[in-house]
Amino acid sequence: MSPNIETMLIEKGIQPTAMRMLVLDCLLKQSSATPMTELESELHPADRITIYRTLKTFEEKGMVHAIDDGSGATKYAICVEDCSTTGHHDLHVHFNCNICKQTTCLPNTSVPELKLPEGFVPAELSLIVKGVCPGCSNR
Amino acid sequence: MSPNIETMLIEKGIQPTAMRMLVLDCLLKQSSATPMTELESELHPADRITIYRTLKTFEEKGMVHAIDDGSGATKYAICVEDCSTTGHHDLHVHFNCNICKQTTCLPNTSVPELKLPEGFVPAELSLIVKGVCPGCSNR
DNA sequence: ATAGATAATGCAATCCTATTGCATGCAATG
DNA sequence: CATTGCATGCAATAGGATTGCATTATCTAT
Ligand SMILES: [Mn+2]
Ligand SMILES: [Mn+2]
Ligand SMILES: [Zn+2]
Ligand SMILES: [Zn+2]
Repeated sequence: MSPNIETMLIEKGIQPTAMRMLVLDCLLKQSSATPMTELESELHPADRITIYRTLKTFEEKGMVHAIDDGSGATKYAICVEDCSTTGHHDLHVHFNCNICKQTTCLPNTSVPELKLPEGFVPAELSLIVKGVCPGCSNR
Repeated sequence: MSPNIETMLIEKGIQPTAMRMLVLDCLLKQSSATPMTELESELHPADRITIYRTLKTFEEKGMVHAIDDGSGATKYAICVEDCSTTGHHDLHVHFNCNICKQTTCLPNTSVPELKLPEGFVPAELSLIVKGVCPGCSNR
């Protein structure tokens, strides 16, 4: 486990318990957004509920963001910018592959401006693109 | 009930049963995307599962589209264009009000072009804007 | 119109994810 | 070391989505 895992937690104001370090370490190793079930099996036999609450805490503290890609299970990914308990500032596009079902953060794909009809005041938005990912289109 | 309900169903290749006409009629009267629970209470004591399967059929046949606005319950809205069993062609922005929780189709809000990273092949997308709707911002 | 074939409906049961309650464990603080 | 507050485990629940199966309605071809 990377030695700075503990530091990362402390910097976000999260008490670095063993469980939390394990979850963070696991999340850092993922190449795509991760559902609870994945963490459960990777961290077996860690308690499911503890993982659940750890993710809630992480989200609250700006360590991860939750993604609802329509698969039915919420997925989580490490925040890339300076998110904190104040709010998340890393709103970006997410890509969900129809073949491998993986959901990838696209932090460099800017979300375009929208011209909403009169009266609609936007606050935040979620943009999920579905299609085929590089890994799946190359074979 | 509008007399052309039956025609609408037939045109989409859906057998116009009593139940389906009721569901379609109810959907047509809605001013925002409708969750199962809403249909259940409006059509009470109609069977929940039958409504569920009716919506599945409608979606399959291009009569309605399903919207996952993150509320936990899928919402449904009448398709505005010539959708069919071939596919849905009315991809548009959906607005979810943080106050009244209603989800509105914005068929006239065009979804801008996206520059995805190399290798990502887009097929469809879901764009949910959250904020305050006209009804809620006016008071 | 009638009989067989096909599709729709009702009700029960189940699968899954998300969420809460409560008792216990642990760790920082003074 | 005692106090106190947060973290953890396990049980239980909530709620939406989905399936199985027997019954009923509808359609199609005599
Ligand atoms: Mn992301
Ligand atoms: Mn819509
Ligand atoms: Zn893929
Ligand atoms: Zn509103």
